[in-house]
Amino acid sequence: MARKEGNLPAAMRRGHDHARCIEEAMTLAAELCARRGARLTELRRAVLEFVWQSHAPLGAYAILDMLSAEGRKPMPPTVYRALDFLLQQKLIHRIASLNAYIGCIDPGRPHSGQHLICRLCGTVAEVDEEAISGAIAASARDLQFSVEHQTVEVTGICVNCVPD
Amino acid sequence: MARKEGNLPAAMRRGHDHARCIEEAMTLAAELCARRGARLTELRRAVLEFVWQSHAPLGAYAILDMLSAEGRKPMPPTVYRALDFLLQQKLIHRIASLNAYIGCIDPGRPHSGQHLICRLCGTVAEVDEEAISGAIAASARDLQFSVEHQTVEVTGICVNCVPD
DNA sequence: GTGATTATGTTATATTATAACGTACTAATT
DNA sequence: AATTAGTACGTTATAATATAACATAATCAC
Repeated sequence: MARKEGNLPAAMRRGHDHARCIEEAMTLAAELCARRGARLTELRRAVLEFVWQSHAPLGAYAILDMLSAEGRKPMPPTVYRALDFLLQQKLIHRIASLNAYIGCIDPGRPHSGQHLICRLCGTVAEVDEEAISGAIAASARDLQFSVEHQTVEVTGICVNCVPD
Repeated sequence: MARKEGNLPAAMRRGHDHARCIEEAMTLAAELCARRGARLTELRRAVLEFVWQSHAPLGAYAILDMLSAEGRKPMPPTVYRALDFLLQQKLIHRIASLNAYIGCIDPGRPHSGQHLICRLCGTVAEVDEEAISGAIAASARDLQFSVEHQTVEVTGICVNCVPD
């Protein structure tokens, strides 16, 4: 049976209330940073908010341009430092195959992050399937390989971009 | 029970006969290209052979330098075109998290390529676990996502680099 | 051998990312 | 509120990775 649209990740639900995605992400980020004693400065907040503007990942230089349009005129290191902070706090993920950054949908819980990337609309949906991470962990264990980080990036066509 | 060293992928067997890895890879590449009517030119052969010099992935500019040391003085597009050819023929994989390229251990059979990357020695071992690719396929199916390519890159420490 | 196709050469530049060093802000303590 | 230690940000320069666009050369099909 096909999964109902309501059960799809927000990224793949066309009409979802994205303002709410952003708001929840920002609130959660503020809480987590406060709890951790990490400083979510204005710059970092602004970068995180830009990253959350859509469910398509954003490149560092796109963020730079957005900040410039806002009046700040930061140079690349400024943006990369903000991104590094957000990565450390696990508030965003880097999509290696796109050299771009996307908001983490569940920054409170430790997880490896598996991403489905639509080649047509650019949307990236994050999932966290124990079946995937478990299979990777099992395979690594078998090879006596000590895992520190898993990158899973799946490219294809999302449900909104395939013809019915 | 721990897997015997003999069952590890060649990349992670310290004393393995790497000359044989190279030779087999080159022979197989020649066969596959011949069968497909693809032209494995001298340049492409040279690039593939450099990529196979070790089980650590090689960056495009490292390849460029190696070709230069050989007497050719190619420019970046030349190298990237050779890499593109080898990628198309599935003779190599690109490791997105390293911006580097590595020989495919089984170019004859279609597969997605899962890579274990040792952070210390740089060795990359390719595995092909149906449990992993199957779990990814199942998760995607559940989201009505049509998969075209899977990237699985696992970073950590390999058996040769952990203290006993 | 001629023309079509494919591969490579060449120049220039785009894109992504970091090193190194200086200044300013913040927080904790006097 | 001044001192100071630590953190964040500004600035300049450059490194590293990758591609666009067009010219020439090699190869293939006929």
